[in-house]
Amino acid sequence: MFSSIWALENFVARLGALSPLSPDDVAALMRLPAEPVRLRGNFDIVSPGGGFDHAFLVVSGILARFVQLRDGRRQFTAFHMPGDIADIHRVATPLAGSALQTLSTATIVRVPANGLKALALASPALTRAFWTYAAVDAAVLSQWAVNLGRRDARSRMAHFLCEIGVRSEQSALGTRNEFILEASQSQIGDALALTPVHVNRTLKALRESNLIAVDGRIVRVINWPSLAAIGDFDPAYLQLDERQEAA
Amino acid sequence: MFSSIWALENFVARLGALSPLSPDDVAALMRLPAEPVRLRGNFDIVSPGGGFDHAFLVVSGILARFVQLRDGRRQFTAFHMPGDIADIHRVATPLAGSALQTLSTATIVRVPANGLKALALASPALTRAFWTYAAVDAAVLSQWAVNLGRRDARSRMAHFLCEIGVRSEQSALGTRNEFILEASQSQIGDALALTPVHVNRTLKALRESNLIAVDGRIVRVINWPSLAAIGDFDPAYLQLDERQEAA
DNA sequence: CGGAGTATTGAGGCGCTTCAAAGGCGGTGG
DNA sequence: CCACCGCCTTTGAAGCGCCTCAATACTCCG
Repeated sequence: MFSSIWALENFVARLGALSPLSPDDVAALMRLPAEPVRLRGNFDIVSPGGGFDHAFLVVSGILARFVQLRDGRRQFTAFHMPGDIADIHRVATPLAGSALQTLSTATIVRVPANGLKALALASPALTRAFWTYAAVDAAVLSQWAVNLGRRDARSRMAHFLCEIGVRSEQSALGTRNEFILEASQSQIGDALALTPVHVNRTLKALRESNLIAVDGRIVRVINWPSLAAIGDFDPAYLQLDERQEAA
Repeated sequence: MFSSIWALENFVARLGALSPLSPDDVAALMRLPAEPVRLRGNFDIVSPGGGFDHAFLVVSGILARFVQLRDGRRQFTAFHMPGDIADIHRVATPLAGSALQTLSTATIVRVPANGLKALALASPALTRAFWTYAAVDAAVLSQWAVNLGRRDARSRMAHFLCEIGVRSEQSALGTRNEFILEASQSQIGDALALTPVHVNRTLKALRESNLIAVDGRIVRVINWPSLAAIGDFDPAYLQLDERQEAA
């Protein structure tokens, strides 16, 4: 786990689950460059406003997509976890991507947008798969917006933890009941639009309600049904493979 | 204006500005069905959770994409204005669209997803244009999330009004300094995650600061630079045609 | 052992919500 | 034609959730 080959295989598997791929498509994807790069935490891979003609395969750690306000505060708009490709939109529109930073130390593979575009042009099935992948990304973003707009801190945190849990499970990084969240409370605050102080209090409340247990970066969900109910969490938007959902 | 032909031409023009189209592509798009349907306000075109194999071209009025919570509250995640196509994601993933409602009375054209998909498969340029269109939609959603998460009511409202103004101008529905916003204060609240009461107070404050004037559904921006500054508004994310931006 | 980032906890303040009520406006039917 | 009804807008008052400011402790790492 956490090799660039694993990450690529994981990505391809998820792509295939979203939209059928031929063996040729899979083979073409596996020929993508796979030179891993290690980055320190809180590193801006793509600065706000900076164009960049690469997409990024996450091998380990978490990449956060963000928008920065003039006063320097950041709002994270997505978390990209191992096995995800960040900013696949750039295949269609190289200039208009979001800014991107690491949370903790991370390993990534830089994939030239041209390479992906060439693949997409060569295979309609791949085009469709990329597009669907981007559509799921947009669906996650919708939920993120709902979370920010309509839920209080407790519910917002619960929904967030449920999402990370299910996505970790989806990529075989853990289970929804026990997973690693490589983010500081301050970074969680940038995702949920809460101050670090209130993130701390909210987590404490969830712990004291016996819903979760936190041990360093390991999150254990003690009562999944309750947590999901509090977060009003319905995993449908993640477009899980039915086989996974049955389990 | 406000004929289905106008709406389709407007959509095609914007698509072409995002990504070059051949005359054949344009001709193919213009052959799409254009049977307009009139709908009353607050009508759910696509219910939450409901699949639907159509996209919707807006001819008049506004369509709001939304997510509904269990308790019935809604969060709007996008406004689709005349000349927009709502839910173009369905071309790639028919099952996973968002719910969609009208704000006030609206006229739309239902476009079968299959028809769009057939066009996309026949022309790589169109595929790319659709995808780019969807990417802009996602960029708008990012800003929406930032708005909900990081700005107070005054700033949030200012950003919202700036976005609607620029998009109205983009589709020749008005100018950024004077445009029609076909939404009640309650609906604006569902977009900004504010109560109707606070929407009212916030608008009042903007009026009393001599930033805007409201006359029925007509919004006049008296001091655009100040409003944009308060809303921290930078139109770059809307991917305007450079010619428009120069003006 | 020192230092920086992170976690934790307390106290006070503000922005938005909730609850409540009245007035305006357009549409419909007697 | 106008009276009525529903929806929207507007305003007031009180409460609460989250922020801000502040201080202390913890942990990792050089």
